[in-house]
Amino acid sequence: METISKSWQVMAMVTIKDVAKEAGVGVGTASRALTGRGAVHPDTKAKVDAAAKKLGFVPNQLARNFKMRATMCVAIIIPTVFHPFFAKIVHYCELELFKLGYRLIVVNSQDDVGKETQMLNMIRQQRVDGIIFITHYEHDDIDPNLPIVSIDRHVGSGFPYVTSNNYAASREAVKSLIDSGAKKIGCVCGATAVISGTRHRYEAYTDLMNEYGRPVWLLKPLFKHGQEMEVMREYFRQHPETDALFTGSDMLASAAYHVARERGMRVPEDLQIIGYDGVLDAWETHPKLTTVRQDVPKMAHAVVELLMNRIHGEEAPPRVEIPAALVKGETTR
Amino acid sequence: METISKSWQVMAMVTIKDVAKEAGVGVGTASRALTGRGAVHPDTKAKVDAAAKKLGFVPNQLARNFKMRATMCVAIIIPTVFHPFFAKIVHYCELELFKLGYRLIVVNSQDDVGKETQMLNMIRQQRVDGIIFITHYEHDDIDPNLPIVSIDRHVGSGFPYVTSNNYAASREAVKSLIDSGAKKIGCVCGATAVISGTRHRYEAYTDLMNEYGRPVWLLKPLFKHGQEMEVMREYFRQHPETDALFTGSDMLASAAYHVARERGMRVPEDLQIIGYDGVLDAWETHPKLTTVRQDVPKMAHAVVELLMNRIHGEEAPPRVEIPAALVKGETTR
DNA sequence: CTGAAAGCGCTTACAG
DNA sequence: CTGAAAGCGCTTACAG
Repeated sequence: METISKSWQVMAMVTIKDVAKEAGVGVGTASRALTGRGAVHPDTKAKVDAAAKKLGFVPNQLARNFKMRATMCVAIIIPTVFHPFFAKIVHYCELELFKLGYRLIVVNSQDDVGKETQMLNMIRQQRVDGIIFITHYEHDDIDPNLPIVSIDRHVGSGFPYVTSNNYAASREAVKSLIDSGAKKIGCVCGATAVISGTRHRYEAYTDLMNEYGRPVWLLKPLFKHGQEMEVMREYFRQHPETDALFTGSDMLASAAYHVARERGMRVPEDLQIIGYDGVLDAWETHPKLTTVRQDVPKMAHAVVELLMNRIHGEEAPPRVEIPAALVKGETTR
Repeated sequence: METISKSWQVMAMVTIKDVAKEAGVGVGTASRALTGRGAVHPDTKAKVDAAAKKLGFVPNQLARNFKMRATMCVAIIIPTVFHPFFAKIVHYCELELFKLGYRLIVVNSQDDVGKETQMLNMIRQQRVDGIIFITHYEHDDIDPNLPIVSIDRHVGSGFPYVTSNNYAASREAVKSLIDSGAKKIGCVCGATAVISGTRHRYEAYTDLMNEYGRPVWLLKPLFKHGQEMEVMREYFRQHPETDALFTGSDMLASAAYHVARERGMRVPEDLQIIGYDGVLDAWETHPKLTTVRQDVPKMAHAVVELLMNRIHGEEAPPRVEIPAALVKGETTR
């Protein structure tokens, strides 16, 4: 570690000791008065507060953190924040956490399992109070006592997680395609190494196809953000006669729209598309995607609540489900 | 502050004192050996390292932070991370910072000047080592010694910032519209309260219109993310005969496309559109926008470098310009 | 309700 | 090159 300029540490050099002296009390009393923990006579508190104000006292959070063994920081590990779904998650988690006095540290794992492990370690050394961990991989070597929670994809050792009603919502989506008269329905859904709620999306599709005696045209590619177009091109190479498509994410759906155009297919006339997530609408993209919209604000609220339970050692449900709903856009009839 | 479970603090209860004892040296020596600062005999270092490994020693970062008066954390204040431009900035800043051993705390100000101030204070109390502050507002009460840097919009008191060549790039964009034969060229560009580089975007437009003796159809609305459609509807209410439009952001450009469709205009036949930022391409949106693409990875690199200069008290340029370039898409002829 | 004291786990002059 | 000691700024039992 190099020497660093202590620009704003310098200006805050008035300590609780100074406040105590100014107020004519002991540091312990000053501390109790300032933090509000422990009984203090109102008059004393008033004196201390006045002294603190007069001196412009700013408590040294670093000392507090050290003493209290807490940082009031939570980290979120995601593949990348430059993805609308994760950006939305991060946005709402940050809001929730801020209300509770916590800061959110964002870490992009770039969907790399090695980096995830490395980051998990770095973050633990930094002693954040909790972690929201969103991964596509298996991590069964993580201490199950750690205050970790997840969204959608549940990490190995059974950490609590928040998810949407993937199966039911996906079923509704695919059913709507059937009802619209679509004959050749396909599905593209990212594969995940972990047992993830997202698998229920294609399972709903598969079940429904079987129930209706339709062929199952399912592609479950392992891909990273940015490769959606290639994935969809591959799908259409396999099943060019598809007339309706259900995808595991809006990004895939959007790519499907583009590939359809490349192939001269009209949407929704020749090809209907339904995505999942419901995060592109805020970006004024075209066409308005028909999609299964997850309630990200509620999910963020729930995941933060779950994390707080773990941090404070309270009982927490292993799983919270937030309903998602099909939203009609311009890519279906 | 409530009691918190100390789940992973507990497991890391082996301190440097234990390591020193195990290695048969003083704590000071152990510290020097472990951190690599200060001379230590190779043999001693080996002993200490072995002891640390044997005991599974994990240095307590909180104690270090406290002692060193540094957190190895940088905060970024942005209107919202749920916006492609800011998300991209955050993504690349985080990557750069991570390489340097820093973590990035993300704070959404929601474009609220009051919240920005509040957050600035909270963040300072948390004693982050530096701040990347992106705002639309004036904050002239900030201590100029603080390690703050900015992107595009330079905050009040003359903090260093990174920007693109707004004027030249915008000029090129508008010029290309003129050259394409467009007759009625308009411009919509978000207003900002601060002296911001973004103003050069519409200034380039205005200058060019004047040079060519064209009318200036400029709208500079004050709006927040999510209101782009209303903004564009208002513009077209004022200038329905527009046949080419330059906007200050991709989000506005995208909204322009939608409003054009509402009005039955074909793009690019009836209306050409050029945006700014170049961040939507990664999202597979349609149509591929013609836009002035900023080099966000380079900008992030530069802004982090600028910040490190400030943190380490080194000389830093007041301003770094990263070239942006017009990228042809499907919304121009 | 209050003060004096101990201690959190490190790093860093300071002598040797 | 090394050890003993001081100290970073708080909080929290512990006696009063």
